[in-house]
Amino acid sequence: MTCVLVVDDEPQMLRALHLNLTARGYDVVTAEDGTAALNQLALREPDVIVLDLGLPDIDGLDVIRAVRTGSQVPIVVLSARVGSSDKVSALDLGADDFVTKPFDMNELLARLRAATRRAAPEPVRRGRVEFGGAEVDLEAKTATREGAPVHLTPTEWHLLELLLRNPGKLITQRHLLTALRGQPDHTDPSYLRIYMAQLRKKLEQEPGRPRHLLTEPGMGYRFNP
Amino acid sequence: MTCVLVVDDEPQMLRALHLNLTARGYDVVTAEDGTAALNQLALREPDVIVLDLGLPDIDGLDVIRAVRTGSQVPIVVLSARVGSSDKVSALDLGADDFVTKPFDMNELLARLRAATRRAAPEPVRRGRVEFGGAEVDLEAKTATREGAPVHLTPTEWHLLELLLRNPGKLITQRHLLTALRGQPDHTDPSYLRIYMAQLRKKLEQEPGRPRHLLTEPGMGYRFNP
DNA sequence: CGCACCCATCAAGAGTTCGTCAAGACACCG
DNA sequence: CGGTGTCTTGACGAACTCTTGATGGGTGCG
Repeated sequence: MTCVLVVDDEPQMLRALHLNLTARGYDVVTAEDGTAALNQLALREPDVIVLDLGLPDIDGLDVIRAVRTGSQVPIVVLSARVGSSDKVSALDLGADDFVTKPFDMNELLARLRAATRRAAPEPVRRGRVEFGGAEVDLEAKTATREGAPVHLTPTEWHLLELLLRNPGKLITQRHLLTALRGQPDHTDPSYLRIYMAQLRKKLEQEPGRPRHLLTEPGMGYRFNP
Repeated sequence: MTCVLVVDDEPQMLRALHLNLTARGYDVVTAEDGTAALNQLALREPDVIVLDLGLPDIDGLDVIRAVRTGSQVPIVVLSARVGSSDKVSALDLGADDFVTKPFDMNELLARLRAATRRAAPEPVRRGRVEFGGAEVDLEAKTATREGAPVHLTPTEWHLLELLLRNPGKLITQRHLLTALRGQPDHTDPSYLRIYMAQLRKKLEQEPGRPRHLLTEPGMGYRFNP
């Protein structure tokens, strides 16, 4: 099911969009400000974002910038600002479309379809990954090392999945933390270290010298296939 | 150079678009009806199409259908029809965007940039940059020189990103310092030199004679692609 | 030629982050 | 109620990064 993240500070608008999108078969996630939007982005990885530019905490353009630094998810901007300069800025910052309020719901839905259709060739997300002497099946939730079955806890699975689904890509510790817990508990990288250590102990051949679950000091972690 | 095919039956509109697009560095091809458009499409393989729906010979929607049977080239529809049903039809038939006349030229240009950007090859869209013998992926935070992986520290990444995201543009020392640290407390350029030296040592072929990470004495630094 | 200026490079201490061990808190289940 | 497994927090040595100072090379100017 297509997941759409709707960001708008007006509860009324949020409700209307939620209603229409849900009726159309979308899986809808909402956020009322930029901070919540970025958190939801890390938590749910939506397939498309509907973004109002007038947010209470962060400027909409900065939200676009922030999203684009870590994701290529399509963004459809929804705004009451009619000036062309806002449109140009938003589109040049990486937004995919711009709809001015008031808008026709059918048009918005069509634009959403166009945006998701373009992004359709998603990065192939295989469920099976093999590295070192370990074999992981993300869908069956099974893992083995040297043929022997390995048991992983829910949190370990969550963390492992985030890394394995983005092979070679660095994942920020902030990103990992917001995904594991609901909020980035400002100072808790030690939390991640524990689970990375667990994963390495269970999956790496030399947990002391990891070859696939790598640390990028000061930034985050990376899965090296 | 980006090639854009403009399809419109009004000579005046064609001229206006031709003028503006050429001035923006586009390679412009024009067609006054659907038949000519499809011919041009086969001949030139444009990078993006600007299509008016009101054509004398073929209905605009049919043109979209025809284009989409053989090509994925982005289509930006330009139309005087304001009804939402036309927009929905056009978008669902495979158009990428819909602009109603009268339109703002800057907005159209921004939408064209957005359309071409999406269709750009994956590496470019993903923030991959290549220069000298080095290859940098700003999103995955990976870098290689002569194929060998290179490790960069957070500050090095930050500095490199500032330079690479503004190719050819000079970046002031002050600007770099305020970005790296919170404040230009001590406008000490020696701080920058250390990190520029690091980047050059890691990425340039001849760190002593940088060809891409250049110094502008007394001003700042510049990335030369 | 000496001087001032800016830049590049080397070296070393300070500061931060990482990996590991250990122990308490919590929920689930027999 | 006790046992098991999981989550969460704190502490400490080790590794890494940041930051500063000092030295040397090049250029323009009096």
